Amino acid sequence: MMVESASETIRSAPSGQNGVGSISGQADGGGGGGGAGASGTGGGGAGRDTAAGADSNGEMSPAELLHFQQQQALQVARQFLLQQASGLSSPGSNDSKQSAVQVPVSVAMMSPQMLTPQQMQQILSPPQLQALLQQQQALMLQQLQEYYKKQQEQLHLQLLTQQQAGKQQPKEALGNKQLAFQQQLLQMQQLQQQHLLNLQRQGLVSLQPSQASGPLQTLPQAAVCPTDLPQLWKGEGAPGQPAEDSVKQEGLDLTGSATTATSFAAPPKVSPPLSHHTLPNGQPTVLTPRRDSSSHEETPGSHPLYGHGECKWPGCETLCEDLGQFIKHLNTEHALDDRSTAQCRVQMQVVQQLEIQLAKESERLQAMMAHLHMRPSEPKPFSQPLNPVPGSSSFSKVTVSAADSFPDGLVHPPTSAAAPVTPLRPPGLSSASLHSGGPARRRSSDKFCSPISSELAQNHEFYKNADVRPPFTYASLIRQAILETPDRQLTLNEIYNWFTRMFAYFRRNTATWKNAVRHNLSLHKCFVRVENVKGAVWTVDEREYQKRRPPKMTGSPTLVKNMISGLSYGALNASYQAALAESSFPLLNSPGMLNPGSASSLLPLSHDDVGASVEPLPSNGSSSPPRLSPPQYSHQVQVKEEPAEAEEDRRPGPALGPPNPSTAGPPEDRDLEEELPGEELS
DNA sequence: GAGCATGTAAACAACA
DNA sequence: GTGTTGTTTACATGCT
Repeated sequence: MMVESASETIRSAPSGQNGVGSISGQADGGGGGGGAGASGTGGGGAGRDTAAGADSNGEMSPAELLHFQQQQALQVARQFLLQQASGLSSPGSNDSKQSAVQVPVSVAMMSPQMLTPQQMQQILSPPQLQALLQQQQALMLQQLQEYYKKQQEQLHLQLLTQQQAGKQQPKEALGNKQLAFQQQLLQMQQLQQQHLLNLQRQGLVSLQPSQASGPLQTLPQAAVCPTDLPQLWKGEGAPGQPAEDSVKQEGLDLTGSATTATSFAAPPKVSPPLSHHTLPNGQPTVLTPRRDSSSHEETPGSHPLYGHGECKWPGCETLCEDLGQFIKHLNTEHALDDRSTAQCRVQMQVVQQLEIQLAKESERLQAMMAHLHMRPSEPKPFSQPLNPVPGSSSFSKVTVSAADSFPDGLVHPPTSAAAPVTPLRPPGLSSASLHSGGPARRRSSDKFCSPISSELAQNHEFYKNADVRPPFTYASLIRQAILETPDRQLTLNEIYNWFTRMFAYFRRNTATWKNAVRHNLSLHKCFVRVENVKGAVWTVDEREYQKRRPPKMTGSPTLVKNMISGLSYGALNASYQAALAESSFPLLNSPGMLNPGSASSLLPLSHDDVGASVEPLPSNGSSSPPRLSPPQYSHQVQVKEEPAEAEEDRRPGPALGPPNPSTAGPPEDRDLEEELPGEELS
């Protein structure tokens, strides 16, 4: 009795609080990505605006402005040509060259939803991260394609307007300009081809043969050899001449090809695209690409450079009431001249930078995936098929039921073929946790609404094979081990086995962690030792366990806020919702969950999500939280305790107090009462 | 900086 | 005597 009371005194001391927000303490690395992206956004935007929008500041005289623009155009063109000469044929070489220009789109792609990578890692499961990355890739691809289309259309439009205006201009100058445009078209096509090929190589784009060949090969490279271009353009002033036809056809084919496979590529010569451009100012109905495969918002009455009542020409933003006015504006303000040429080149650079950025990011993604899939300590952890541990019936049940219980449609861990998608890095797994060496003081699971069961279900393969310390506390792990069993009780040795079975990390350093397990079992009041006929078994007193948890998600309010706000971001919406639904939605949805303290007292049946997260209960379904309520646990403890009570006399020990469900446990009631006032959402 | 939770290590006792 | 189990203490670390 002396021992028991002393133990109780010691135990009751730390039961009040629990540090929350271990999630916030994670990590390192990757944090700079967002910052870099943010700064890049400004830089990219500023750069482009400087070049394209110099005419709008009004501080320069027209002559100066023109000179400035010409200089810029020359500079850009020079740089561009250098890039083309040295980089187009070797995508990899581009990567290291031009990273100064940051592209807003790419930045926006790479730094979505205002969440830090750490938070994303904590919130999203590896498959979700994978899906997110793929979504970002897809978004980047889409943006790039739209950029391509835009540029093609702009150039196309310039060509047309130039054709109209060119009659009044000297043929020589006109030829030069058109040559420049033609070169741009060529370069753009090359860029697009290269880009698509890169994507195709990376498996991000699965081009159908027709798609791949349609848009990309419509323009034979030999036919537009730069040396031929002057000649091709020589007959510019005389419409209908063969040279012009050829140029137009090629050029427009190029445009069409760059737009989509379904636009101009199909009838390049049978119905010359120029026939669509008979209108003096490039009627948009004609110019508007007929996209059926693109998500572009254009309608037959719209113009790619016209949207929301304003001109979308880079740096222009002139308000135009309607399309006709815009067309006038386009023909007057953005006719083929040096300025427009320079702007086009700048835009070309933007596109190229996007392409480079995409290539770099894709390469980075590949490297990340390769790295995370081939852990040094576990060369082939995920290549092996799912191999349920023999004899671990409870484990299997967990896996299956958990997987079945995912209603979110997320990419879930791959218990089968999707090995590459397998855990990149388990959520909540801090970098410290990844370093198997050294103490990792922060474990997140039991603090962050304890999605331990779902997390384990999703990543059990990862933990089982990778020598990575699980980001859970010993207490939560022990509890999980116990709750996974049908009768919710385990001997110490069985707990050991569960640890070693579930986590490769615990297959070594046995003395350390086993000592820790024993220490935790003894230390925490929530673990109840019950004498059984077979010996001593350990059970979980859920109420005590819940009392260890914070009364609300105050531990990381910012995280909660971020999670909630993150839901507004489209791509992540499903992931976050799923994550919330999987882990903490009960806490967010139920007022009682927001106050587990009161919930534990007033509504013990719906205590929290932890019980609900323990899917593998055979007697219950999958989604009725009350079924796993603490009283049931207590009841089971009681059942097991009945033989133990007969043996209590024989084995005195600390097992007497806590698990006394028949009387609801005086110390528990005392604790509950103590928690009642204090945890009212203070 | 205090208090707390957690992890680690160790000592000790009881028991098989 | 040895190993296992269980308890307790001490200390370090990280977080609130």
